[in-house]
This record gives sequence, structure tokens and C-alpha cells, in this order.
Amino acid sequence: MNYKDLADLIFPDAKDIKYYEEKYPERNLKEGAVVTRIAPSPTGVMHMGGIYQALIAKTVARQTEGVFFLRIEDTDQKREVENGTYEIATACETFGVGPDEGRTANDEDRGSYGPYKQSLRKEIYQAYAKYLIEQGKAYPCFCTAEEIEEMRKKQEAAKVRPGYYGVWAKCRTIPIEESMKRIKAGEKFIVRFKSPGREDRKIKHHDIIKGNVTFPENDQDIVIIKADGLPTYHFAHIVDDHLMRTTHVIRADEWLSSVPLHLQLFYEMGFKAPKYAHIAPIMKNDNGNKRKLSKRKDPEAAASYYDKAGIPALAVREYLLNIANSNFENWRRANKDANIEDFDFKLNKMSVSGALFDMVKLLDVSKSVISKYTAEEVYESALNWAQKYDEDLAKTLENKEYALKVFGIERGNKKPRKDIAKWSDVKENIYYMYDEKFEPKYEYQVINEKQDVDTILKEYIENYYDGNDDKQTWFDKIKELSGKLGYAKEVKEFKANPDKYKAHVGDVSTVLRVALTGRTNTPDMYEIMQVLGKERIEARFKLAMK
RNA sequence: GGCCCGUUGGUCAAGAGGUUAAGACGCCGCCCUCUCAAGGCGGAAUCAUGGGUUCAAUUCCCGUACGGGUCACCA
Repeated sequence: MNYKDLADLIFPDAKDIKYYEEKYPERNLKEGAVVTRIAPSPTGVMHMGGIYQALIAKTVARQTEGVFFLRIEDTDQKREVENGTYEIATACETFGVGPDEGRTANDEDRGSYGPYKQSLRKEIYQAYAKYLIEQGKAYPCFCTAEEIEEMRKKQEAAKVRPGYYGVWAKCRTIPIEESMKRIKAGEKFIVRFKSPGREDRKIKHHDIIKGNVTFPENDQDIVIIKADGLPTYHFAHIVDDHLMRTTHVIRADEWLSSVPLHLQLFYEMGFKAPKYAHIAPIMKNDNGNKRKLSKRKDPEAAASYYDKAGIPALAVREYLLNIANSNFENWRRANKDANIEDFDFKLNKMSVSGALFDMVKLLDVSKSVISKYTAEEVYESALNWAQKYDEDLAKTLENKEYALKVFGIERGNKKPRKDIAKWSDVKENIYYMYDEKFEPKYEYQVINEKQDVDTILKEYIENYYDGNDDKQTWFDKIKELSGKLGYAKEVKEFKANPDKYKAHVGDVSTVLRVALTGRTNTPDMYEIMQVLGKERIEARFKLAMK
């Protein structure tokens, strides 16, 4: 009786690992190409942190002409949620961080290193577990949950480290014959890794982001195959990232402390370990306390939140890049029109500690991003968003030709407008340009007497407005009108001699603006008038004079 | 609690043994201007703390406090 017999008894049908080693050969990539991945669990909606991770992993892969893939980690079937894979895959696509290969939204594989869903890889894990058992590096453990619990209590009472290690690892020393007998008798078991580590020895590790860290060696005989035959995260990570030929594991820093275990596992399997980059999570200020964005407590943790709000995916990516590499914004100022793909992202420039999520800044980034859009792009994006989330807006936008004119106001020139931060802002920004949506609100600030207002409006439309005027002429006429009615033609002139005039040209303009749009703040009034046309201007003035 | 990691304005942060300690968001003021959004200019605001090492420490070392992570048949 030897380890081989034990291994055969436990996994009689498992293939030799050579089969998989040959099936998933080294990737044929150019020198220095990086293979990265995201490996989320389908346990609910996609988290912002997941998008962040995906963006970073994808960026690094792209920079080196490598590969970025998506693997679904569904080894905990209790926590799995329906449509989990779909949620993850579509969120990646909508935020522009879709993988080169991996599991797709319709639960299929794309790429030749699959399956990319762990529950479908059961036999692979078992083959590798068998390989370990054959070498005496893993063993069956018959301890029940109750026994483990009892052991933990004893350890607590004795004030020693909890866990399954050293003398506490009861099943580690069971003779092969006995193990086999118990298995044949139908006793339940799981498979544990036989750790060669010693807690009193240190292991040094260089993390790309965290830098040099020193840990005690792992000495825990962790579970590698659970009662349901599926692997634990640790074991799946080793097998998958080896077989999928991942070169850089970029993951949340909650994993940092299991690096000693992972390194040990890679070593004992005879695999080359990947490089690690542990990302600090995105935080939130919760009543003065900094904590991780929480899927459960924070609506803004869900990736879908940003889609619903109408923040462009590009803005989200820019903001995230901002958090990731703080020199991004300096680069952005120097390269205003450059593609974010051209930014030289550096993993090792990422912050070691988590950044507080700053919605205000995101919105500022978003404003800049949208300001660079053409009217056509604004239209398409806004319409797209409206069709998903705002029927009324979508209907309003049906007339594309007109909508393009509206979105074209102060856009496309050197200093484009920066007033839309998210598509849900659009309504408020354009509705007054639609007669059926226009809601008059006649609050004229300085010039308030109805008679004065009416005179301005009447005079202007009858004797001054001409749709063919260029902007300068157009404004000169408003000045002229102002002068005629006893208002200062220049604001400065008014300020110098406030007693000489009733008001100034700015106030006259305000009257026109309010009558026209129902608001005191609008984009350039000349352009607004151009879009509305004389008839509609007149109609609105008449309404105001009623 | 053990083990890891961290702490520069309100926020994101650059930075180096000697600096007027970058820049961005936000805030305030001014300018521009027909009003806003912008844009331009300027302002307030930061090296957690105690002890070393040093001619010199925010930067290096040790302690303290605070924050984060982790200690599962969850990932």
C-alpha cells in the first residue's frame, strides 16, 4: 500500500496531469506579454471594485500585447446567484473592460484555455489533487465539522493559533491502510494539503503594488477538495492560473495574507508562481469611518448604479484611472485629446492604501469627458440612455435633426460647454428648447415692471431681431435697444454711473432670456435664438406678455 | 488577540535627508462676460504622535495611537 493506491482509491477516474499540461500549453505571446484576469464569483451584482480590477488588468495586458480573461469562480454553490455570470460579463462590456477571452454573458466559453467556469473544471482539480496525494503532499481528512469546531475551542482556551496544522492535524498521520479502509467503509472525507511549512520561518515576497512583505511560512493543512468534490479558492487559483498561463495575478488586497500559502502550493505542485499585484480597495466615508464600499449598504457600489445615473463608461474609466495612478490627471492636462489607452499606466505606481470614492470628482471628470463629445455623440449616448431609463426623454429625442441642433449649442468649438455630467442631467438642460416641454417661469430679476418687460420684448421682436444677423450684429442690436429704452449699453458704463440708468444691457438680455427660456441661466442666447427661429421666439414672447 | 500593511490639506495625492512641500477635485475671491457651465488669475488648507540617528528628519530607525486586511469544507 502506497500513496498511489490511496490516490487511485480516492480519484479512480482522474486523468494524469500530463494530459492537461499538454492540452493547455504555454501561450504563444511575444516577450514580456502579460496575461491577466478577473475571477469574480457570481454572487450578485457586479461591484465597482470589480470594474476597477478589470480595468487595471485589461490595461496591463493591452500595454504588453498580452491577454486579459474572465474566469467565473463558482465553487461555492451555496452563494451562487442566478444570472450571476450574465451580470458580470455584461457589466464588463458596458464599462468597456470586456475580456479578450473567458466566460461570456450567455454562459459560453471564448478562448482555448477553458472551461472558464470553475464548476466545469471539477475533473481537472481532481486530477491535480490526485497528483498531490500520489506524492504524499495531500491526504484525506475525516474530521467532521464538529470535531474541527471542538479543536478550535481547545486552541482558543490554550491560547494557541487556531487551525489545522502541526500536532493539531490529526488526519495527517493516519496510516495509508487505515485511510483506505475508512474510505472503503464509506466514511466521509475531504482532501487536505500537507503543508511543509514552519511558522517560525519567514518568507519574503515582493508584491508589485505593496512592495516587499515578510510573512511567517504557511503551515496550515488547508482543504483543497471539499466534500462536494469541488476545490477551495486556494487550490482552484493554483491550478487555474497555472493552466491558463496567467503571468500576473491582479486581485484585491484581502488576498495578500494568503500569498505564503499560494506560493507554497505553486512550489509543491512544481509550477512557476505568477507575479502578484494586490490592489487596495475603493473606500467610502461612513460617518467619519473609512470602510470598503459595500455591496449591501452602498447603492453606489454597484456598477449598474453609474449606468443608471447616465455616467459614461469612459468617464468611469477615467476616474478610476485617476485613483489608480495619480499622475493620470497631469498626463490628461498635458494631453487633453489623447485616448486614455495611450496613458502609460504603471502597476507599481498604484497606491498601497485604499482611496475614498469621490463622487464629486467623478462628476467633474464626466463633465470634461462629455464636453469633448460631438453633438452627434451626445445625441446617441443620451438617446441610448433614455431608451433604457427615461421613456419621456427618449420620446422627446425622436426628432434627431432638431435634437442635434439643440445639442450643438456651444459645442464643437474651442471651449465646449461643460454642463452635462450625466445623461440624467440632459432633460433639465434641453427641455426648454421644446415647446411642449417648455415651462415658463417669469422671474425677471432687475427689470421687473410688466410694462418695461413688455416694451423690451415687443420692441425687440418687431424692430430688432433678425435671424440673419451674425452674433456681433445680434448683440449690437440688443445694445441699441437698451440705449433707446434708457438702459446702459455697456455694463461697465452702468457700473460707473449707476444713477444715470434704470438698468443695463445685461438686465435687458435677462428679460429676453427669461421670456425665451423661463430661466436666468442658459447657454449662449444667440445660438438659442438661432435654433428656435423667429416664429417661436415671437410666440414665446407673446406668451410672456400675456 | 496573533500576523501583515498603512498614516502628507476636506478628498485624490506627488515628493525628497536640506524644497517657497507639486498638481487635481471641492471651497473662497477676482478677471472675462448678455446670464450660467466653463476658462484665466489668486487665496485659505497638509507631512498622526513620542523618542532616537544626523550639522539637518515630514523623509531613516524604534515605540505609541489610529486606520485597513487576514486568521472557513466563502471567495
